[in-house]
Amino acid sequence: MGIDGRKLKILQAIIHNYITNAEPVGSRTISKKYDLGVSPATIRNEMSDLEELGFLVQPHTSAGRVPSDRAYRLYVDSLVNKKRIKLVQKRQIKTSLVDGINELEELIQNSAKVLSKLTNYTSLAIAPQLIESRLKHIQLVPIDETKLLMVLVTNSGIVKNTVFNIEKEISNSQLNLISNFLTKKLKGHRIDELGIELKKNLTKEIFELRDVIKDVMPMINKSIDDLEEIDLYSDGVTNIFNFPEYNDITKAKSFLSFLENKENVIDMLLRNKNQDIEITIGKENCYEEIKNCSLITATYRFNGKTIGKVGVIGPTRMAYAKVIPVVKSIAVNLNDILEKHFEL
Amino acid sequence: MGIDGRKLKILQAIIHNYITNAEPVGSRTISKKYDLGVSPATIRNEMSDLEELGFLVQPHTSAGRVPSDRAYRLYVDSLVNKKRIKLVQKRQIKTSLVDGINELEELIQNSAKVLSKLTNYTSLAIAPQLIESRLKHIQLVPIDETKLLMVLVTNSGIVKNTVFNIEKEISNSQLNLISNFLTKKLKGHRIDELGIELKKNLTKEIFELRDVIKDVMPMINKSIDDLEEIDLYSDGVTNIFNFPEYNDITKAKSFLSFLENKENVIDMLLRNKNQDIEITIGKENCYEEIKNCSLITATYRFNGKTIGKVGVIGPTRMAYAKVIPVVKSIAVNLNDILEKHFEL
DNA sequence: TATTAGCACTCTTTAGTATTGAGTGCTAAT
DNA sequence: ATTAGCACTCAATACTAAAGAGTGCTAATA
Repeated sequence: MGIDGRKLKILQAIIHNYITNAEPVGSRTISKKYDLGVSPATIRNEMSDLEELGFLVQPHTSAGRVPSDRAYRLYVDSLVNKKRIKLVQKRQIKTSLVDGINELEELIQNSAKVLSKLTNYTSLAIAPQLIESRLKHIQLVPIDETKLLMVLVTNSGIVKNTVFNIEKEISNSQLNLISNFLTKKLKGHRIDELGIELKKNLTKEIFELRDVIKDVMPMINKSIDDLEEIDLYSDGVTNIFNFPEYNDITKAKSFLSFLENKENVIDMLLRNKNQDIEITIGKENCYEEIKNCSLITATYRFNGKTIGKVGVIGPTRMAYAKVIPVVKSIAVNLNDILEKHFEL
Repeated sequence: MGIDGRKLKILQAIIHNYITNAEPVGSRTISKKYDLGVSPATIRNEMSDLEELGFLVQPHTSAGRVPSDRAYRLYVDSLVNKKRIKLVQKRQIKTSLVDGINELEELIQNSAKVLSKLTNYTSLAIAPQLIESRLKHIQLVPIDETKLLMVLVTNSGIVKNTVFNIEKEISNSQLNLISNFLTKKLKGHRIDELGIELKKNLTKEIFELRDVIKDVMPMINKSIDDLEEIDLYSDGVTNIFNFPEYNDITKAKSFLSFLENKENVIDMLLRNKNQDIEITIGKENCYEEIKNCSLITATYRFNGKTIGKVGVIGPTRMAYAKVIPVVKSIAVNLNDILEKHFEL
């Protein structure tokens, strides 16, 4: 028993109906609302088949049927490359993303905001990771007698501060000298190789500077460790309450607690790195707390390299057809903006 | 009819019982559990009086009684200066606050974490506002041909970055010159007066620098505006689900939505600036969404000036006696840490 | 052979009713 | 002034009946 055209149409109708109404769908409803030209009885037979094939689930004998994760998967796969975004939304995204935004982190945070506004789901975004990007400028700034601020600027326009302690005060002019020296030597190198590079260069340098740099070096290494910390933004977290499947307080709590745990969320977002857009449905998710959720993520890139993710999370009964193009569009726009504004 | 010693004792017993059990308290319960040496009937009479006086409320005729906001107020006022913190907790706070913390913002964020961990309520903290602090160092760092990073370091050790656009490229050495010039001229001035100060000084300076500084000036002003944005941290947001009063999904949603609105939360925290510790009970709160919540906040200071707030929010039925000393202690420790580590 | 009308059957949902029990307020006795 | 006793109130709980949505099967139909 395969899944012929009619079965597919019925399945799609059921999915559509369930996504909009959140209630099990019966044969009569399909027959009346969707013009398939067959009687409820026929649809019933087909539905029975679809259940046997694993695409539908019955909450109980006398209820209608509900799409399974597998049904959503089929539905989504048939959808991914088709849907285009509404022109209005497209324009809206383009203008609202950069509206009043100057810094990269703000841009990402704002992306999350726009995403949740447009979709009415909870949105997530991780800020550019700079581990793969290259150093552009390094500057040491005095804070007080025992504290130094190191500012790193990367080629992707990301700025990172690290404060660290020093043993003896270093004069302003000396700091500038060191800054210039470090910038000259380390510019263009990958952030995660700065430590090695620094060691390599150090041996050849004049004593005067060498002494001071020796003090600073372990700090630079520590600072680089700090860089690996990933910033996570979310928005529209309370949107989850809009969905009847989360009227159950324990479910809502479980979902929100999961989101509160930054590490898990980041891990979830980074699990697959390669696809432009990825959709994880229900049990496909690795974390128990969100096995009744779907996740739609897109990657944004810079110079062809993945540097971050944006996405939307909500019940498996998600408005995929509406959300997918929005997420896609946000990512595309982010790529454009990064290209234009953050490297010339 | 006043509120004599016995009435007070009964009221306290009721409050205590209600705080721990979250259920209306009856006369029999008080008579049995609290050794007041009187019969339930007597207690009933007293309770009736206490209700008339506005300290108790009856959900319905055949239920026990529940403390009113006014009762909590009385209770809290009698409490504030008495309760001492447990030694264990005190030590715990002291060590855990600075554990692995280098930057000021981390410190505040961590304070929120410790606070929610110790109290099991939702904690809030606002990071030091630097509007009142004074400039220590200013440094311009190149990002690319059209972008400049301005780093401000204040006397309270706060670092603030602002990225802005420039029209024509400025050389590295020129940037250092400008940075030095700006630092020299503006050091020690209040952050919110930098703009005026800059204007004053500018007229007297040599032409060469003046030209470039003119370009930079509007940016500095803009950057200063940015400084006024207040960072808010929260932790243990989902703790609210631990309280039966938030089993109602609409109440939980209302609470969480309120917390999602950063501006309102900040406004709430900043409403009273002067007290060391402040407790706002139920309807005393200005925002509708939290009129059944209590808020306990403390101020932390630096050089005698209020620079931030930490606090806890939860149902009016809050474990005041437990929470107040913890909040207090966190603030005291913050003061100490700031004193020690961020200015010598 | 595929479709469909008809109908019995299942199981949740809703409404209605009775019962229970916690707690009060009043009265009369101490 | 205190308290035992008791009638009364009202939410919470349990139980029952009825309604309704939807299915699956059978037999009739095109």
